[in-house]
Amino acid sequence: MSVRHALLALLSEEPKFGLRLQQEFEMRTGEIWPLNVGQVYTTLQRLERDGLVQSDDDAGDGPQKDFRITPEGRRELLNWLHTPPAVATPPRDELVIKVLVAVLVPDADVNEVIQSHRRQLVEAMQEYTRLKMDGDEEEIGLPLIVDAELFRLEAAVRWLDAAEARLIQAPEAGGRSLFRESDGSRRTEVPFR
Amino acid sequence: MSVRHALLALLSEEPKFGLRLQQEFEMRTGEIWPLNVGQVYTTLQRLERDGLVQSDDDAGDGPQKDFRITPEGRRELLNWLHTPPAVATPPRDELVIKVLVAVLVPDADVNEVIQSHRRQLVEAMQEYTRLKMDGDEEEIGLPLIVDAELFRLEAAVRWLDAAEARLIQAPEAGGRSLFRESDGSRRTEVPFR
DNA sequence: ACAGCCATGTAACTTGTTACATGATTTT
DNA sequence: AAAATCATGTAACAAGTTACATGGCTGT
Repeated sequence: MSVRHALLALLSEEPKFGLRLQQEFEMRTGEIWPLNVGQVYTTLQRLERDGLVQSDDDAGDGPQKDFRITPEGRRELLNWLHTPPAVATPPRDELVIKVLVAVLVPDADVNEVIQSHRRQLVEAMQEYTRLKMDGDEEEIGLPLIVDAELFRLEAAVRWLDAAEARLIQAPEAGGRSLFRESDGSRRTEVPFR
Repeated sequence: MSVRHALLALLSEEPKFGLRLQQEFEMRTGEIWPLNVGQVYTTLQRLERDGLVQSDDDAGDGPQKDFRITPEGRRELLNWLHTPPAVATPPRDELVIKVLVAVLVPDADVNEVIQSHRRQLVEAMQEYTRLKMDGDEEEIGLPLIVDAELFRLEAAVRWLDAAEARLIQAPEAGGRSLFRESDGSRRTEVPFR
């Protein structure tokens, strides 16, 4: 539901056409959250179907087809803004499932799974930290998104460490050794935000 | 892709039928990640379509229809396990988008959005902490999932705080500060409000 | 007989996603 | 005129999700 409402929000300023919506969305998020143009059009269709936007058919000035938000759309947008996030049944976390599956499947090397993912996450964090450095000082949107990614990645890394600790403490029944001896380099310091 | 592979993993132990898969999945995650039975069957169909599982048609013992994993399925499962998470283009974070939208839309109260979400998140954290207390000591799956949720929620809260701080520092540019034009020529300036 | 669980399945839908096609306009 | 860019759109799919239908078996 994110793209839908993001487009609604952009339309709440003034009527805009598809390509412009995509450009404005990517202007703020593009380096991190690219948005396929096609999706803008499909989403606009669905928004119109639901009566949240209307296409301006008069369109004197060009090949662009402006969409404007309806009162219903405005209502929906504000309503969404104040609706608490779906905290009841959180989305299934792929990384968590992967680790659980790795514990379950005998052929899998849990430690390898944990470490390789950890490495990937830390690398990503470093990249975002770099991205943060040479970012536009004026811009406020991108830094916020980068921060969000950094926090998210850091949480994932910390969870992996916690999971590792738990799994060492309670090794799987069946006598199969989950972990090879650790090489000291494993615990890379998490770059600080 | 999480459910698909979770079911594959459960099937890698031995052939099982749909309902049992659902029960085993929920046994480890149910309180946090419930799984609709229907989805098990649709997912099984798709897995069979893709040649990753096969249904046992002999079925002497009852109304249950066992599925067994194919060699292809095993390959796919192990492959998935060692594939790094999609770190390139992270999923769009709804909470982040909400805050950005709240900054953009004049009618919205950014602070209210931040605070109400923060409250919700903290409440959820408390609930998970409680859930952690009276959990089964033996069980290893659920504590890991609860941990993951706690880390995730904590990261979100921290991000909200960071966002709040940033927004205080760069206050009240009326959404325009978020907005960078690609070329100013086409766009008619929007009169504020 | 009837209630209730076991077990399977399907139809219909959502959002997200991409590859591709099609014109129109502008640039070279 | 050819190439590039602007702009819209569509077809087709994935994964997830749920409401509902169906039939068999079991206990009372």
